Amino acid sequence: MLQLKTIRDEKQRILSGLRKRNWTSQQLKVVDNILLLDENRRSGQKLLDDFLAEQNRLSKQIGQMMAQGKKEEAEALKAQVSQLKEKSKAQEDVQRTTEGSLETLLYSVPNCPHKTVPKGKTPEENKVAKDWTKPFPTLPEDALAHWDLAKKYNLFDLELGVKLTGAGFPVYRGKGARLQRALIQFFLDEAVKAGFEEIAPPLLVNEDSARGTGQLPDKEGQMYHCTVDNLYLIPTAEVPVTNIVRDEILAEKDLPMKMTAYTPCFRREAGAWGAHVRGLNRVHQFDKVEIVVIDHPEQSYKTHQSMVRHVEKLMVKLALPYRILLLCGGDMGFASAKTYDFEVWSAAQKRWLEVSSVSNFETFQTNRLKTRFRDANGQIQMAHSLNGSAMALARIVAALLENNQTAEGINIPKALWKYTGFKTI
RNA sequence: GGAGGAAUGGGUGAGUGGCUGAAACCACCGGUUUGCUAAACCGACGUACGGGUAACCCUGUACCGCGGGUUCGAAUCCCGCUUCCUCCGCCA
Repeated sequence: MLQLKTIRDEKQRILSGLRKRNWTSQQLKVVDNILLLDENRRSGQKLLDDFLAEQNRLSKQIGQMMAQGKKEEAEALKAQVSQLKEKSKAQEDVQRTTEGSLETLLYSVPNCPHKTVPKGKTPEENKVAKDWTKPFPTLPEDALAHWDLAKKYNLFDLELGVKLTGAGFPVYRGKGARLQRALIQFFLDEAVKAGFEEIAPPLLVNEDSARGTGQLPDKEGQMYHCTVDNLYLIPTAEVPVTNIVRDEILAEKDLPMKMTAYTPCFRREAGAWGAHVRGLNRVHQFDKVEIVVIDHPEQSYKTHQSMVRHVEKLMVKLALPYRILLLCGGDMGFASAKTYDFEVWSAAQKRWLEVSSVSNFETFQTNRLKTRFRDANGQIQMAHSLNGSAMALARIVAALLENNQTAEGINIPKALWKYTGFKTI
């Protein structure tokens, strides 16, 4: 959620940012509506506060009169207060309505893209920030896609997952299961080495947390919901980890707060099925190591770059062909101000697979979360939040298997040997 | 799951209807003193949304787990919920 104050003070910047997201002039009117409602809210607040102030004043007087035994005068005042009370109750309702509509409108506005975000409407217009210049791995004629490799080497079983749960819940077996565990361990170790605190969060969150990071109310259908207890299965570790700082005022010296967490992620992906979703490309449950940073506004873009470099290092260590995209305004997530996507070349499928997304949300999340910090002058400011996958397992596994297949078996990248305990599959 | 108790500011904890946004102590911050540290003393010390102003500052309102209610007036009384603690039961 954008800060009201930002919309008030920097209307033009917000408008041009929204245009970058291809908002029509019709859509842009919402900004003026917000400002108008804000005016109403403020004047209504004043009105209400004045009523209440008068009530408080009179009530105190009544107390004094009672103490002095002036009972009749007190009774007269009581009647006056009762009248005021009706007025303030009515005004309270008006105010509640205004604030409600204002909030609804605010929720509907996406984050304002950073000035370095390119214009564009479709994924084709994303800017390649770093391309893969070396040749792609050349595979044998009879190269298999990862779902066929999985069968050949007994690495994971999707049909078995259907029996146990349903489509999109793979059962990893043998070396496939071990490879999963190795990757998790590897990613976590790398993150900890890079200074991230390891967090093992709950996998179910309450409504407040889901609201805090914006899964609610917008993406309700994306999450698995345990209605009996009103808890949600996390779609990403971002949700519990970022909510650690919900309603907190941090000290400036606590920033940056760098956290990492491995969790399974659960996504209903309702309606997202179609082509390109075979094998591990899209599943309901997958493993991911996430990195989250809460940072000083002046530092967050530097941090953003360093997170990108961190993910890049993982790619290099895993010897995977990758490219980095700077997403254009039209392809960026709702909450993000700037996003880099990492894609890995899947040699057998001959296509790029998205494996990581590193975003700076600026104050969009923290505004809703109420995550602030006290700066050097003792002023309270909104902190910035950032996160990225480092990384999402299922698709990395797909690429690893496909790219490293040989007639003799599948080669495991050297960086993983100490975790897998084997060098080939 | 059953029975009882509790929830107050960063922490401990007082407060059972008006003078309480909230004592006291601790922590934190600023200052005095000091060779340095420590101690002692003095002072400041919540958040949000408004108004006077653009800022310092002044001021209004709301907030004592959450939501309702009683009352002219609620941290204080009543109802519901949540969480925590103790005991019992169950259990990885």
